[in-house]
Amino acid sequence: MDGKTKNKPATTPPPDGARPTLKTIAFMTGLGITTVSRALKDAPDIGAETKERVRLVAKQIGYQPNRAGVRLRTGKTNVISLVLTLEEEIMGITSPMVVGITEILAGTQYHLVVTPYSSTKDPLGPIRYILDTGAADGVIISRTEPHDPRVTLMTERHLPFATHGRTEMGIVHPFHDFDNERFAYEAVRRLTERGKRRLVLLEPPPNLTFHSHMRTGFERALRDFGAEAVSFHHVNIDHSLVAIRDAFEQLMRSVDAPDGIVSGSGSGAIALIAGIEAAGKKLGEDVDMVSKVPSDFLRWLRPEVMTMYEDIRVAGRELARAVIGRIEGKPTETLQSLSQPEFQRPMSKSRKF
Amino acid sequence: MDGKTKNKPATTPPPDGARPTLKTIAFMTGLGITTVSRALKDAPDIGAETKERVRLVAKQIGYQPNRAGVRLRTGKTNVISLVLTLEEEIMGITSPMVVGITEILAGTQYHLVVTPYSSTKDPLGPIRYILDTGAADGVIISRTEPHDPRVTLMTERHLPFATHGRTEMGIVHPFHDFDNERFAYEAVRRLTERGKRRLVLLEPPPNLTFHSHMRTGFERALRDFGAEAVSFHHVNIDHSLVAIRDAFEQLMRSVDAPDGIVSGSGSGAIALIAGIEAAGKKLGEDVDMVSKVPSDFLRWLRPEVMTMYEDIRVAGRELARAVIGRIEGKPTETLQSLSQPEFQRPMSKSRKF
DNA sequence: ATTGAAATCTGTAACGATACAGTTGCGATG
DNA sequence: CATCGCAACTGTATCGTTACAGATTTCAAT
Repeated sequence: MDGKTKNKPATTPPPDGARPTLKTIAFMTGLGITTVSRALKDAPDIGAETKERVRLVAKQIGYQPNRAGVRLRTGKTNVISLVLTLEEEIMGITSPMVVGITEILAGTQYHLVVTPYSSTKDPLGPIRYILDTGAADGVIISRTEPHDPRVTLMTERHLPFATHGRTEMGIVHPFHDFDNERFAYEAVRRLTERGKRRLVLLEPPPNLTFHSHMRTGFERALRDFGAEAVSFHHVNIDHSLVAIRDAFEQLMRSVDAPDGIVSGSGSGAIALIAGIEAAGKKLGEDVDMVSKVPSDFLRWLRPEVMTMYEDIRVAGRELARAVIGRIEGKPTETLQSLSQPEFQRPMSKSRKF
Repeated sequence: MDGKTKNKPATTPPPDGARPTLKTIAFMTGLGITTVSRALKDAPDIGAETKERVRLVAKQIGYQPNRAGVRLRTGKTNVISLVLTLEEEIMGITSPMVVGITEILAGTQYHLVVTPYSSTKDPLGPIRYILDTGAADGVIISRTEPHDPRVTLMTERHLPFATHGRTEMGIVHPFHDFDNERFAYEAVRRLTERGKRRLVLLEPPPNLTFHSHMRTGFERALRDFGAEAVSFHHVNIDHSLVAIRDAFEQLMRSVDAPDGIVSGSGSGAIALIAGIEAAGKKLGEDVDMVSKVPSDFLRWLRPEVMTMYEDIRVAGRELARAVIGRIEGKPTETLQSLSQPEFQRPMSKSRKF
């Protein structure tokens, strides 16, 4: 097949136990560095047999392109940045999100870099950093707002991204969201089916997009199922558990006490329960509750609560797929997804095994 | 101050709106690229006034060294890799860990890359990857074992690392650990103070180092406080909640039923509680429990449980400090820390605000 | 003056990869 | 037989940074 080793291909002997580079392969195959590079990316001007040979050698010696070399020359970082606020939800939305993302990235060349910021300060900070330093090929953000300046900025600057949650600016972009409207609607349905009529909603902070989604679903359901809202706007799921508990205890002690609750977060639900009990009322009797949850703790510890599961791990997977899709130029419509709430059967207290 | 612009310092005009590089600063200051580079790293052979000038310009134009350039030339990645198993604890140990680490890294040039692996497969996989590709300057691992091949490998290959948990191989290395022996000891003390005498331990999986720590503390306390152990080894905190619940229900139904429990994990505690109740017993009456917890859910939902708080966020901070310390060559003894369990006052059911 | 040493500054090469502009060989074309 | 086209391959320059081996200037000591 071969045999002729005449010319001097500008290659020096294989360095040693060092990491193989294109040069190593070039030396071993007797080809030029350029040829090897092009062969590995299946360029059209390289002979089929040569490509085969190069690929074989590359695999044999476990060649992996040097990320710094590629990045310096091409600007491609092979990094996806997950931008999160340091004050992330107590019930740990981050763990399953990270797991979901890495599950997808594991099959690719991408690494996941976590870039935190203090949400109380400048949310644009990390985005600017990434833009200025070219730190990532794509970005995943959460806590999306209807008019999100991060989305505007990344769009303007053509930085691929995907958002956890939707926006309302007429900008079409990749996202994954949980159908919070549907969640609230179905939650109210459950409560009214149990005869509850005076309902409260523990809502997301007003600046986030899913605040209005949840409210919309809640209010539509109130009309459809004939229930009324009990006002409870002083606190939201971003407040401390103590603040939520105290506010709710007060409400439960008042003449306005609701008989049904829709909780927009699992940790919020915990505080609400404490508030109910501090007021001397009983969950499941005086008042029923439906909560969105990211795990099944609540179901185990308080089976009286009806829970709707939001699978954050799946969200992580969808978001990772979405950014990568965007980077690869796939049509945006295919990079948007909405996951439906999964109503969970209450866990029976005593179950045979 | 200046005025003479005579020579041709091999610099071309400032590219444009592009990212500033050493070349940009060289052009602006009229110095050579090398000089600028050396000035910024405070090399001894650069004049004081020059350094000042260079630093000023660099700050003004917001110069940030190109990571790919540095990495290619020096091999320094400025990356810390957090290696975690995809099947990380359900109660989300990952979130606060990531937050803690990034809190420290935020003040440095380091980025955090999350490198996952399937613990059922090869735990050495990610380590080998990092070694082979030079993907990180330092590594943080968890689920440490007494004879941990990852520690051996990284030590041999001089890859800086810190472990969450200790080893027992005579290798001195940076770590952060929770004092699980003390936790179990104090837990037993609490239970015996309440008159409990027949105790079980829901232990960590036997392969992890803190398994023996916790057992040791447990057994020493049994002797010191005069209690006896009820055997419960079929399950450990790595098993599914369902498996734990079922096993514990069975135990609680048997004549061997314990009257006190030490739970090595918060999520395990949830399953144990379910088991107690499935057996028709009552927590706080028939049986008391002390659990290690990474958050304060349990305290909110089941105030009957006595909890000892393990601050994972602090662990993240300590581990980040430790790897960086190791990279910087600080003495190992200063990079080892042990955090003490914080006993939490039970949360009063009704508290004024 | 001559030498030398110290203090400052600088050009070149290299890290590994790729874009680009060739070069080579060879059969087909007129 | 000169020319062209095409397939297959290669050298050079470059990305931004730093190690290394000079350069240049100054000034004191001889």
